[in-house]
Amino acid sequence: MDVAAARIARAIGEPARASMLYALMDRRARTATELAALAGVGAATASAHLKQLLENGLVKVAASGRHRYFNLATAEVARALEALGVLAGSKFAPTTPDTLRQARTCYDHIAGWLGVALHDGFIARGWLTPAYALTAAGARGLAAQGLEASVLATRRRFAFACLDWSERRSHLAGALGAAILDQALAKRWLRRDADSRSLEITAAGRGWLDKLGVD
Amino acid sequence: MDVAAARIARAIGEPARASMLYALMDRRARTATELAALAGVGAATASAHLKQLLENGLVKVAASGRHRYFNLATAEVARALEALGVLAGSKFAPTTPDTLRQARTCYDHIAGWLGVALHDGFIARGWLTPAYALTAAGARGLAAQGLEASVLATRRRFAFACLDWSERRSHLAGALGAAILDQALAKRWLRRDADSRSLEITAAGRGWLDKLGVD
DNA sequence: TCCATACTTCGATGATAAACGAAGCGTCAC
DNA sequence: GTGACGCTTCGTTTATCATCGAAGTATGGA
Repeated sequence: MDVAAARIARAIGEPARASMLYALMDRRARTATELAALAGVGAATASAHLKQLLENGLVKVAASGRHRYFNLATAEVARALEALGVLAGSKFAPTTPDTLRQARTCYDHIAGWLGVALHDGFIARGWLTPAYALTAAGARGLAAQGLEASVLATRRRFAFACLDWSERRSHLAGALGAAILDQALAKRWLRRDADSRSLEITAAGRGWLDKLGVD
Repeated sequence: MDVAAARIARAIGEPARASMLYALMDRRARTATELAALAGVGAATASAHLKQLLENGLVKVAASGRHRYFNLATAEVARALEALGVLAGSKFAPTTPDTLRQARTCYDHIAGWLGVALHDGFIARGWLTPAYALTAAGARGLAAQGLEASVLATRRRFAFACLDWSERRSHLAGALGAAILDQALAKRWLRRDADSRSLEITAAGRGWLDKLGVD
């Protein structure tokens, strides 16, 4: 176990490979050449690195013509990178793009400044208990914005905290977090950026957030 | 960000250092000599490794007489190690020792087969909601085995799921998980192995589990 | 058909760092 | 005190691996 984990950590722990992996955190696929440029190494070197990342199950590849598109292999890889980023970030991590810092998706829910604000707001106004159970007031509040509690009664974990790497605080994950993102997209309160995890807050979205007391 | 994270991953990604870190996952402090033996290296080498782990904020140290007791620096370190362990475990790690698979500590709560069984049992019999809030039935059930809800009312998060790397399912973490482990040790239902994270289920512990319907 | 592009493999070079023995420094026990 | 123990520092050796250039394979376009 420990030695297997060391293999993984070692694969991540080389600057060029780490650059590639963190560049892929937005879940957009890149070609080997793009990743080589991002990492600041030659094509031959990049090829060797990518081979190693593949062998360790950190990335997957899709061949398309003479290009090979690489991406993170699983959500768990992203999670491990996040966890490492949190450790590293306590010292560094100065420059997350503002658009990403403000609002973005994390898996299937809202992260970034907006995600943290929603999380804190829900708890501050007593919609969620500190153990992330829905209160009666919370059920009313969600219903008022069109989310019936019955919709949320899935087999999935209702709500829990997910550590935000740019804000370094918790945002809302689970069935509730996913439902909120779904609805915000459906009602056009938020709009997905075409090719990143960024979320844009629309004019209608501003109204939504005002009503929630989030600013 | 990426390069800083690479530093951290690199620090973890050396077999001797990884052995030390994963040995500390049970949050029991060890001396440099103990860690050297666990990692299978000499004292001088271990000292260099521990220095590096300190410099990267992965472990902390408490000097006591001529001993230096090392431990993981923060809960975030443990989380990152778990996340890496999940990656390592999903492909490799076929051979987790049975004693570890059955019952072990994870941070401050019970993991392994037993931890998962307790988690599932609590939810199945309605002691916990799927959002990990304690029900009235749960409060009664815990009181019946000597855990008053008042004891659990700390500022700490009450209960949440923690992904188990050997079972690859959730076990109970949080104030509740910690209280259960504390009590099981105090009542000698479980016994800590002298030099691993293993937990041994005692004869009295069998009775406890029978009463809980866990088998 | 022929060339450009995307990528990989091979071989050589160089830098990094893990390992240990020996020596040094504190601390505890007697 | 004196010696044993725990740990660190120093210096040396050795092995690993990141890097690149050059050559090779495959695909796409002209």
